[in-house]
Amino acid sequence: MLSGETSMYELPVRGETLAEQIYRQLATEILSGSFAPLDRINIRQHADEIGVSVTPVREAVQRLVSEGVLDATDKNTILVPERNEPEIQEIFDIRRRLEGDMAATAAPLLDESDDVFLKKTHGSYLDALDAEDYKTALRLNSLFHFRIYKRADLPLRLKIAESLWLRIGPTLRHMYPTLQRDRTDHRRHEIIIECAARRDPVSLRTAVIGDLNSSQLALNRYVGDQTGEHRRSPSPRRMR
Amino acid sequence: MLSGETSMYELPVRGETLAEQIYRQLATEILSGSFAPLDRINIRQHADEIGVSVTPVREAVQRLVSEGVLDATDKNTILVPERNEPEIQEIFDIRRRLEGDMAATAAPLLDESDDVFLKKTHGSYLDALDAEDYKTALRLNSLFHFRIYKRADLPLRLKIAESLWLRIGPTLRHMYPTLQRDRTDHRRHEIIIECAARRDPVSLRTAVIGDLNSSQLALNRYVGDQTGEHRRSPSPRRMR
DNA sequence: TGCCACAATTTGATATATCGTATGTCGAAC
DNA sequence: GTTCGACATACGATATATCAAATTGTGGCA
Repeated sequence: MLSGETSMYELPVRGETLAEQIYRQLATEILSGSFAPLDRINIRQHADEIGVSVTPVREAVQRLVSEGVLDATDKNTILVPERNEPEIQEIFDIRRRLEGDMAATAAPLLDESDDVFLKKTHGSYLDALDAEDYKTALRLNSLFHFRIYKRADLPLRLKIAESLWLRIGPTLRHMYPTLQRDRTDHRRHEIIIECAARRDPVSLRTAVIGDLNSSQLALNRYVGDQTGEHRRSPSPRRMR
Repeated sequence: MLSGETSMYELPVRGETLAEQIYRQLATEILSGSFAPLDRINIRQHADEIGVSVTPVREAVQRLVSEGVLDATDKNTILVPERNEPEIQEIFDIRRRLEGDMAATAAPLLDESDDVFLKKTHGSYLDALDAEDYKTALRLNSLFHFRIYKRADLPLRLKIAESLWLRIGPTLRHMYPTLQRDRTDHRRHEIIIECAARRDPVSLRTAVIGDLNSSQLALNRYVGDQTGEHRRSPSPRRMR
């Protein structure tokens, strides 16, 4: 019944519905890139795997569909969408606005513990990249950014931003291994750490937007390369 | 089975699930202010009323809950939330960004049919206000704005904006009757019409933001008046 | 009259059963 | 060998049944 499993990070919070737990679990997996674009989501199969009925799984999946994170265009299939260039453009346009706001608002509210966390997380992030452990890298990247955003106390923007991260997660995950890792890439995070340490709203906003610009550029290069090339598997692959 | 009813505006689109139809219907009602803050939503009751099982109703309601349009904080109740001043602030901050973007992008893409539509809709809007038919007024107001936004072809921003309108709908509806209607209020829409007719991105963005500022001011005045006063019904009222 | 204990009811959450459609497979006809 | 259609299978959508928590109503006692 899921409660008995004590699944390490996913201890079932008292008062939280199954559907919410499953949603959070799916969201975490999407954010860390466990699903690839065009992967299929099978409600029954997933329900069996985690030992619950289809109802709460269906609710969690439908929530992601309604957020635009998953796609249910085809009548009988739910799948992880691929993002094209215009979609990426709009996602990042909105992210620059909202995450810029949050970064600027958070700047004067940060403290030493944030400085330490950012530095440590960035270090682990680099380690994960070196180890080619991209799931961990993605997770650490999101922890890095949202540590700052959460300080802003702008819950609506935070929620929308999370939804946008979920939208881009699968595509981002598949781009990561193709990334040319030169030092300028790492510099983006280091600049953010520096601006955060200075508690300066204007420069921190600029630094975050710079990081977003760099991500978007890499993504556009990636999806640009993909289009036109023969698609690997025309038939959607199974989950996991 | 809902399909047989041919409910005038809600003709069941082929291929649309029941849950989607119910979601759209609920959203439309929320947008036009059919629900008041603190109203309770009863899944079974609603399912009975429209003659379907609880499953699709529950899915539609849960979707609204996950969007933050409805509240399910209390364990056994789903209700329409009241908005406080900080929530209103953030909603409008984001709306200024997103709706401003859409207005500016749409400006050069508008045509004569849009001019006609905006003028006509604004006229009907004034009529509805005079007749104190606030549901119609709210609906016309949203049609007015979204006519412009839809031209921008920025689907993600459009979706987020719709969600934000849903969040503020119930509170806005209850503020409307308290509104002091002087001519400057109407001028906001007229300025938008003029800027739209000139197809000018910068001034249209400014005009839309001006309209939002005016709305936010009125809302803040309203919720400011409400706080401290005795609440009418401490026990949540029934739906309908 | 006021208040507390306990049963009945209500409600959302979850499980299970059923439905309709899409898809894939296999065999017959050409 | 190719095409087409009947049948089996898989899937999401919906309906129904059950559960547990929470609320409400009520009766009895102080």
